[in-house]
Amino acid sequence: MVDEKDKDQNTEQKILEAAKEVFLERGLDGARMQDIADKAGINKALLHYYFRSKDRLFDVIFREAAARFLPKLGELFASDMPLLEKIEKFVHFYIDMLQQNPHLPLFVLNEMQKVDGDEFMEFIWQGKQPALKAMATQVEEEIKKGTIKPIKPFHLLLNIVSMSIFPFVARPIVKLVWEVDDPQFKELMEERKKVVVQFILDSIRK
Amino acid sequence: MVDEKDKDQNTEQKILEAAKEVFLERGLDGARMQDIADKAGINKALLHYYFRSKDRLFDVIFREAAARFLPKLGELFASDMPLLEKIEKFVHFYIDMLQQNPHLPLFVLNEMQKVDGDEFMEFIWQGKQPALKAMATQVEEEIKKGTIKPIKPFHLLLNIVSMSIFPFVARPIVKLVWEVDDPQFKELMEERKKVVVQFILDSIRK
DNA sequence: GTCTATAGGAGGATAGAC
DNA sequence: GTCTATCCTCCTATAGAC
Repeated sequence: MVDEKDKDQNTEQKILEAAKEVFLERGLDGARMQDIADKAGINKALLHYYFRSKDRLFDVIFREAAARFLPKLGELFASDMPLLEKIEKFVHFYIDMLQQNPHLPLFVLNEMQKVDGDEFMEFIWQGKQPALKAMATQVEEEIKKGTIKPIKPFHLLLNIVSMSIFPFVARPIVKLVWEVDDPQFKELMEERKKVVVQFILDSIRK
Repeated sequence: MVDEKDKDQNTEQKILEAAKEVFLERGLDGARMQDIADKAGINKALLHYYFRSKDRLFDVIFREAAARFLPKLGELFASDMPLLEKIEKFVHFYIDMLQQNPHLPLFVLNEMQKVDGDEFMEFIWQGKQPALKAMATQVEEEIKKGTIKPIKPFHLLLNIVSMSIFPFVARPIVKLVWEVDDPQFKELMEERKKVVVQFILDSIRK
């Protein structure tokens, strides 16, 4: 009884890990159930036994990925930390996370584009909306206080996000254009944690 | 004779335009030859008559897209324009281009990831390598002259590219998170041309 | 050059034994 | 729960008439 349950969870877990790898690398359309089965060390039939269909399995993976991509920023945004410190935390958090999940952003952005108006993504986001507004307000207050230069919160935050995430999305081109290999790329991204924060601060501080 | 040739080119052109739309929206794996045929107003067999296979047709589209995505920046980079002016030109050029080709970056980045080490992309890039080095040197010279703050050319250029391109890659999420529709999004991107340039200048100028 | 009809194969899904 | 064998649909590609 206990054995069966353990075995069950192990198999399910193996499938999920394999599916995650394959879907994140190849996308929904490019992924093959056979590849997932091979990587999990089982056969196709078992995939359907556990998850009924490719679409259902994909849904599980996508939702987990989407949640990871829009993570628990609520607390960070809404906290009473100084703005500049929030920015630093944000950049460090994202670059660290993407170093460990390099395929995540392209996967999520790509699959989102196809569905266009994903109800689950909206659900994921809902709870965070107020925190973002709070952060935007904080930016405007700092501007009023005169501690930072005027800039629409939209553009400031989009700049921060862009500089943190885009290099991972464009990884193949960055590697080609700057003639770097994987270890060098990783090192450069590590550097960016400080460089990007400094770049932002230099830009907005008076 | 002339009629036949015109007709021929028209059909080929119609196919290319249809294929471009479908491939850019759905990717290689997601695209259906039937959809391309429908959009071109012809039938599947003609697609193969003109382009022999799906892969060949895709290649034509991808190469055109890749060339557009890494456009004629050689002249800009290598010109004797002041650095700050080059940056301005670059940002304006990219945002303008992406306003008209919204699917381009995600398509190229996505398909590049799958092949990993695309020989054609390398070919496309080759000619531009020297111009990039020239631009990097220019950055270093400005730093030595003391006109801008120290920053590795890699990070400065990656920041510029990131802020220009990422919003288009992340369009669905940006729209969701900031609750904007398509016309508002377009307007915000128009704003960004000035905002991003200003943001960069504020950051690097002493 | 353009069409209809169909071959051929890949891949998701199910049946049924163990 | 897990496997093998098989079904069936979808889609690329080709044959052949016009």
